[in-house]
Amino acid sequence: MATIKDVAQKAGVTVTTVSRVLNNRGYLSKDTRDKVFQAMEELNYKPNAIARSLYAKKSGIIGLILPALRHPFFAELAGFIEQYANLHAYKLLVCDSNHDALREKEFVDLLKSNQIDALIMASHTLDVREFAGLDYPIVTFDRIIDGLSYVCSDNYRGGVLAAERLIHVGCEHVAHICGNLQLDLLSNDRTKAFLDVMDKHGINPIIVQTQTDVFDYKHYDNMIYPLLKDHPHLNGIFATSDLLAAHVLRACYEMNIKVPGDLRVIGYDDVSLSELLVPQLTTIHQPIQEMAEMAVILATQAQEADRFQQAHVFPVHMIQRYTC
Amino acid sequence: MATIKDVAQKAGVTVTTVSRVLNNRGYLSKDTRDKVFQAMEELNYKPNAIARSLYAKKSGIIGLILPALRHPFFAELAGFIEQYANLHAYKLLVCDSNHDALREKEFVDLLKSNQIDALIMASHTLDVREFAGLDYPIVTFDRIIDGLSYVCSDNYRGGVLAAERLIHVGCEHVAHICGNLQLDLLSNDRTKAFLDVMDKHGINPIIVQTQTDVFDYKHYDNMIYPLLKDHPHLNGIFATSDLLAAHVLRACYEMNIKVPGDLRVIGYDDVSLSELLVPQLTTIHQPIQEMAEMAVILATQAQEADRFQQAHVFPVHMIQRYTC
DNA sequence: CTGAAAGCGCTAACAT
DNA sequence: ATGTTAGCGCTTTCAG
Repeated sequence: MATIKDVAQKAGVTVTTVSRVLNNRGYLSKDTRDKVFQAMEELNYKPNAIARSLYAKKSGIIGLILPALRHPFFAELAGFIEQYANLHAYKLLVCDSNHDALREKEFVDLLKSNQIDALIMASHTLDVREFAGLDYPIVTFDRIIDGLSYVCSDNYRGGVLAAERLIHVGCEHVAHICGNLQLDLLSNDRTKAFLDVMDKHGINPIIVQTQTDVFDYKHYDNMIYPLLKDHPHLNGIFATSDLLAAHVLRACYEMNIKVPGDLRVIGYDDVSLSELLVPQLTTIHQPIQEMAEMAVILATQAQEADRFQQAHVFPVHMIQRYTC
Repeated sequence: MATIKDVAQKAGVTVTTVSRVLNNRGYLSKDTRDKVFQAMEELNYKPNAIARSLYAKKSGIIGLILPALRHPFFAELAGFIEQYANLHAYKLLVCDSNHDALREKEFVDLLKSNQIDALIMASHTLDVREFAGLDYPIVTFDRIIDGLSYVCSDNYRGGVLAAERLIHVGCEHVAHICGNLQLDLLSNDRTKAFLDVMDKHGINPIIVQTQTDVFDYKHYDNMIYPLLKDHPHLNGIFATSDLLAAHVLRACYEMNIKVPGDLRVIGYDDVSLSELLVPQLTTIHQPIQEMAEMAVILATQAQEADRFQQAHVFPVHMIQRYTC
């Protein structure tokens, strides 16, 4: 691997000069500049970003910790984050915690060790205290942590929209499927809102939560099939992710429950999967792309302390397709 | 950010000693060791991986370039690769080329600059020559490049299985939907095999290819709807990815074509999406997890040059669900 | 058992 | 317009 020294030697100058043409700083005669470029070319020289980082105390890397890359929401999110990170000349180090608090903690340490310039945190099994003493900007998805900016969709509004829609179309026997509510997540507001509205209408939904410690989507089925079986009169379901809703639709098909005829289903996220389902899923759209962009901007551009804005809440709206 | 110097100072020793306890090398008195640990604790010291990399000339980072994180196959692949990389104490730098040759090239340079220890290449719009002069191990997904190991599924066998199945169930009006065949990919063997078998049975499938320069999955629909509309007698389709097949199923539903009654559909990949579809997709299973593991092993463990093995082909089999 | 010093590849004062 | 030199944080000979 050619270093700056090799280039300098080959071009008959010192490393300073090479560094200068590399960074286009100071005065250079066209002649030396050309010589240096040619030497670089011949040696297929690429500056060592590690050495540069060491000096600059900036690695140009954003860390992203998420609970599961194979979850369509996080896959899309990661894709957009990568894209915007790149646009801002940052690289993305992706860590998949698999919902495991220990791995999450290890990743936080790992990323600190690796001198990342910012962390985007979308996995939240970890206790808040673990974030103390980290000296890079942290942006959080769907969770509030003191002193850190967060990005989320208007979860409460989303829950309201879903509830009102189900009520509007006359659902009375309603179930709600959500992630585990033990986790201190803003997405729990979807549930809260949903129950608030339902309560106002005298409806008391059945609530089913996923487990925190099961990493296999088969366990979705293990909760959904019994739910549908034990409650044949159910006529409305709000699931807090499109992936959950997809499992519901598939179960309905297999149990010969007609959607939306017998049962209305509403999801949340509006990932591209939702358009692929049969029937296409009615869902609450959250602007994943814009949220990803905001996360990168927050991570990337140091905010002046005096006008630090913690909350970055994005509007949601309902996408009415064919399941409700 | 505390450095090794700060720790040394606080513990009343030199940096050498701190380095020793850090790496657990040489003789240390229990006393100094304790003092050093305590100082580290108090300063919340984490060694600077950048500085270590600079010295060691190893970054501990594997680069992964893929065409689209939002494609379920690549999302799953990336998830598994991340997992195995982590198991081998490597970090993963993910680059999403979005099928763009220029970005791909930039990523190769970027990763070289960043001193990655190995590259896993799953995006292939790039010319082979661009890989010359890269001084880290490269392993390739689904493409053969001279001198580099590659990992793939037994694409030809997969195509045969799909064709035989369609023929077995009596399909005679057959279409084939695949990625763009201009790209020099091993997955083209799926097509080749499929056509070989069909030809043997005197069947001449309609072939539809995706475009290389369109990054939006809506364009899948733009090819699928016309196909189904213009060929109402079609009774069998082999799509070279589950995602493509999912689009077919959705289109069928909307055009009131019964699957598998009117039309049989077979996909390829066996991503978790395929189990979510309605009806659940019959598909060719490729062992994504094992392939990811192999890629990481190849990337990670330098092979002795004398018994370098280029091809790592994984067996496929058909998963018979409800679409064929 | 511990310290001094050199060096990994690069950048930036500070000369000249 | 170019060179000399110190230093980023860490590891490792080599001394003691």
